[in-house]
Amino acid sequence: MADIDSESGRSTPRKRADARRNEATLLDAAAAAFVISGVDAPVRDIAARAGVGVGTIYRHFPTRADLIVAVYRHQVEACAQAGPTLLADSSTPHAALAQWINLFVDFLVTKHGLAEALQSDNAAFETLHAYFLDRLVPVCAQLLDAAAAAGEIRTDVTAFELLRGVGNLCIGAGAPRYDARRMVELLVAGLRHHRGGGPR
Amino acid sequence: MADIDSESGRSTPRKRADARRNEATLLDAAAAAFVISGVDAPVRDIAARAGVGVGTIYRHFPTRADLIVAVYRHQVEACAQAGPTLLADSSTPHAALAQWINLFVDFLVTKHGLAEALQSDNAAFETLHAYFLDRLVPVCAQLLDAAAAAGEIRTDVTAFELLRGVGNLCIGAGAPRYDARRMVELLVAGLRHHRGGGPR
DNA sequence: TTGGCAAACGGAACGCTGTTCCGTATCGTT
DNA sequence: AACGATACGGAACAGCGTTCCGTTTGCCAA
Repeated sequence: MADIDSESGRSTPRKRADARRNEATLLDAAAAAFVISGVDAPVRDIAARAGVGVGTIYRHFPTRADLIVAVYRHQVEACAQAGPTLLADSSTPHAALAQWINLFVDFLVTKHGLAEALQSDNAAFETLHAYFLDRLVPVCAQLLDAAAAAGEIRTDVTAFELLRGVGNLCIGAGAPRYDARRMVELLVAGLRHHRGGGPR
Repeated sequence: MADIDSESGRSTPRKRADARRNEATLLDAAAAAFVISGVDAPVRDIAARAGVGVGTIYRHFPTRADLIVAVYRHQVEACAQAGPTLLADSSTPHAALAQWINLFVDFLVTKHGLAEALQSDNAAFETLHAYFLDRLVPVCAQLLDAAAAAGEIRTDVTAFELLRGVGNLCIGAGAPRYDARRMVELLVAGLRHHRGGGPR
């Protein structure tokens, strides 16, 4: 068996044991707090839940975005990796795109406040923005290009724009009479070419 | 010449002169502050701009929603009243719907932070929610029904849902690479029946 | 014109946020 | 065991919305 240490790179000289323990505890506490109060859960709540001081949070996660990214990184990775798989397994690129967007929507609507945070222009969420975009835009672009190459959709919509639109539609999901999934379905439908076009 | 007093109803015994003056001043100040800082402009900023104390704001507008509604009431009314007009003047109900939604979008994207506030689940915005819904949902429903009766669109989308979706898409309008109008156009396009259905 | 009272005002004060900072405690090594 | 570096805790600060009450101001009646 190789090194126990998960940080096998040599650049960082390995953190103290209590630091690593606290980081893990904080991730759990934050995940729990996010479920209850959304991703805007007060810093003090998270700290109390983890049994640490607020300073410890800021030491490990300088901005709220860092904490959010750390909590959801695994799920975002899974979503990103599902893209190529879907493209290979689906009957048409457009079907793959629709399925992949469904995955993304399922992820978003179950994270209270995340969609809101994603569109926030608050500087504290810049990292969050960047991470989601870096990770998901290329995947979406690949699906979009494939569908465009197959002539299934219009070509004047960018992956960035589509993801942002989908993210926006997920804001407030869970409200009584609003079904974010249905609206996203409409948006994706609008992406298709209209057979026969509009009024002549 | 009739009564100078704009409040000709007898139910309210007519406010003091300074109170009416301050209310008008506050509306101007709030409108100006909203342009600069969005509808979340700090209460103290608005108060300072109007040259009054913060207490005066809360006396006239108990919640932020009351202030926002007061500032934008005229424009919302205009939008609501444009609905029937468009329906009468347009070639098809769907065209009228599209034009009306464009009006709504134009209004939203020029009010920094308003779309965000509209979807906020914060209790302070309940009145805002209620006002927009009361005023615009019936108008949208009329256009939607007309388009549905003409067989132009699918019938499983409610006016409430559509307005909410459009409002959501307007969040973050003004961001560099995101065109809210285009996304709304996509959504409205998705509303139409697909000629010929899916891939053969 | 003036007296008085209800209406309205101003801003200090409170509570809740995020964020910073430094004295103290702990870990790992020598 | 001792020491230095690392990490911790939480008090303290700043910015926000909101409340509250002593003071001022407008209005009307005498």
